[in-house]
Amino acid sequence: MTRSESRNLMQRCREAGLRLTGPRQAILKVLAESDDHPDVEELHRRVVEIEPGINLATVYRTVNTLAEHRLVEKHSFADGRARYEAAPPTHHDHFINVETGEVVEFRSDEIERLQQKIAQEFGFQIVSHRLDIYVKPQD
Amino acid sequence: MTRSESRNLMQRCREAGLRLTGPRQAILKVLAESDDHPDVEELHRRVVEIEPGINLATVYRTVNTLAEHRLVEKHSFADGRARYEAAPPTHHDHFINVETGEVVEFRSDEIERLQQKIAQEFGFQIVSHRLDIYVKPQD
DNA sequence: GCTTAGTTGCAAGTCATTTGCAGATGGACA
DNA sequence: TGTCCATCTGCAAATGACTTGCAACTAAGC
Repeated sequence: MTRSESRNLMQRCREAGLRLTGPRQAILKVLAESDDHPDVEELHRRVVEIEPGINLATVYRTVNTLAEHRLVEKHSFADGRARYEAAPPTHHDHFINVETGEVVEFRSDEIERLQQKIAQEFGFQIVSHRLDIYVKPQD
Repeated sequence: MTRSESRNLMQRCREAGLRLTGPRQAILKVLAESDDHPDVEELHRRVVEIEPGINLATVYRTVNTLAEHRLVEKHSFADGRARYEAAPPTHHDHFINVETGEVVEFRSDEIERLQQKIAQEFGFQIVSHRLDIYVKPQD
């Protein structure tokens, strides 16, 4: 993510009525600059590098608040802890490389469309979804 | 699930080299007879009804062992605890009704095929996947 | 500048799940 | 049918991710 997207995050934060405190700015900066999917400990590590003394609990609280306001997305892959990314402008799904833990984003309009169609057949409307595909390199 | 599927579970358990102890039989029976997606506490509740005195830790250990041997499937939906079902003969995905918590199974060969295709384009082969669609009733 | 509701640090608390250990028990084999 | 021992189990204590109570702090509207 670029600096402009960081500004955008701060902007949206303010619009959501959230106070832009020191810790919060540091956390937003880290989120904006991360293009991976860090967990809370990792976020905290990166945040403390920018601005020491920020508590882990603060990162937990902030990331929850941001998720409530849809400024970040929370993922839970198969490793037991939650991972975060700045809310992407357009929805995508994830490949998780089981050998390396690496996460790769992808998007398929075709799959999205099929989901809609099937949900409809069941009499449901989709609130949200997650598609995680655990993969390994081709032999 | 029917009685014959319970027998099948015991059969497969034995083939996997697992000992068919009392507690384990009770747990297998409950799993075979459940057609929902109970969490460990709920499994434990049902197991204790058949055979009192079985410890919660035993249920945890047993479902883990069964999952390792692919005799049950472990799901983690958005409610914080793991839920289990006897390994289905054929893979399916889940609708989760966000208003009731109810889980409905579905399957789309078309989606499965698309996943294969996309993974291939990325140079991956699929190890497993999960597609959870959070839904509500149509307005 | 003053005020105050939103934030924070810290430490203690939850809650699902795991684990150490000593005693029990399937089931292979004699 | 009895013996043996690796696998299991119950119990209680530990873990690990995450949350929360509380008193002190601070952004931002006035």
